[in-house]
Amino acid sequence: MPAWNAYASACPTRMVLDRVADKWAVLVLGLLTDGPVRFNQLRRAIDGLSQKMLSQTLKSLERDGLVSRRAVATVPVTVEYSITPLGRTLAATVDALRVWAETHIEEVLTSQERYDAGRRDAVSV
Amino acid sequence: MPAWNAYASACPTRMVLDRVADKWAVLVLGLLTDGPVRFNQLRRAIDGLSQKMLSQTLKSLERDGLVSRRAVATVPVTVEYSITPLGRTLAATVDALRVWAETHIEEVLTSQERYDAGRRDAVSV
DNA sequence: TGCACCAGGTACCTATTCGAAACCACAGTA
DNA sequence: TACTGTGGTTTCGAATAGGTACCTGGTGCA
Repeated sequence: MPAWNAYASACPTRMVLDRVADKWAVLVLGLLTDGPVRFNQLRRAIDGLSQKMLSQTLKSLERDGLVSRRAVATVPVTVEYSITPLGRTLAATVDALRVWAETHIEEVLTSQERYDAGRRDAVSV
Repeated sequence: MPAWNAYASACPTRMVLDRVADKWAVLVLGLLTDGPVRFNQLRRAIDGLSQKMLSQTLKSLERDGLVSRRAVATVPVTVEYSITPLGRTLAATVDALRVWAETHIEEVLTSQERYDAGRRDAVSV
C-alpha cells in the first residue's frame, strides 16, 4: 500500500473521480442496485442515453469490475447486467455525495444567485 | 424540499457531480483545507494546472460558495483564497470517495488486468 | 530602460467527446 | 417479403474542453 497521493498526477484515485464524473456511469450503477437489467431496458430507462454511450459505459464499468455481464442464450440473445459487490460499495459512497447535494443544494443555489446578481459589494479591497 | 430525482435530467445534484468531476476543483479544494492560499501559490502547487483553468476553477468554486476570495491591497495586490464552511463539508464528502479509491483501487486494477488480458473465458453463452 | 512578478483576461488552435445514424446477424411475425 | 426487436460496432460531424501564448497594469529591482 503506497499511500496514494492524490496531488501527484497519474494518481489511481483520479480514475475513480473520472468514473464518478461520468454521469451515465453513476446512473447505470444506481439502476443496477435494484437487480439485473438488460441492455435496452437500461437504454429506455435513462432518458437521453444513446446506445453508443451505454455500451461504452457498460464496458468501462465491467472492466473496472463494478458490474458483471451475462449473456443469456434466449430467443434473440439477451444480455443481463448486474452490479458486483465492489460496485455496490462504490454506489453507496456515491450516494453519500448525492446526500450532500440534496442537503446543501439550496445553499449552493443561493450563493450562485448572489454571485450572478453582481456581487460588487463583496469586493473587499 | 422536492426530493430531487437524480434520474431526471437537469437535476441539481448533477451539478455537484460535475464539480467533483473537475479534477482541478477537488485538488484546489483539498489544498485550501489547510488554510488560505494565493493564486500563484496554487498554480505552482498543482502540477499541470494552467492559469486559465485555475482562474476558471476558482470562479466556479466561488460562485458555488465553496471558496471565498479576498483581495489584499499589498504591494502588488495579492489575492487570497480560502475554503468556506460549506466547501469544507464537501471536501469531507469527497474525501470519503478518496478513501474508497484507496481502499478498493487494487481490486479495480486487478479487474482491469483480467479484463484486458482478454477474458474470453468469461463469455458465458 | 528593461525585466520580472503579482492576478488574471483573451484569442487561437487542437484533441477529445458525444449524439445521430447506419450497419451487422439472427429470428419471429405479418 | 418486409418489419421488429435483440445487442451491439463504426463512422461522421458538431460541440466543447482545455492548453499555449500573449495582453493588461502597476511596482520594485538591476
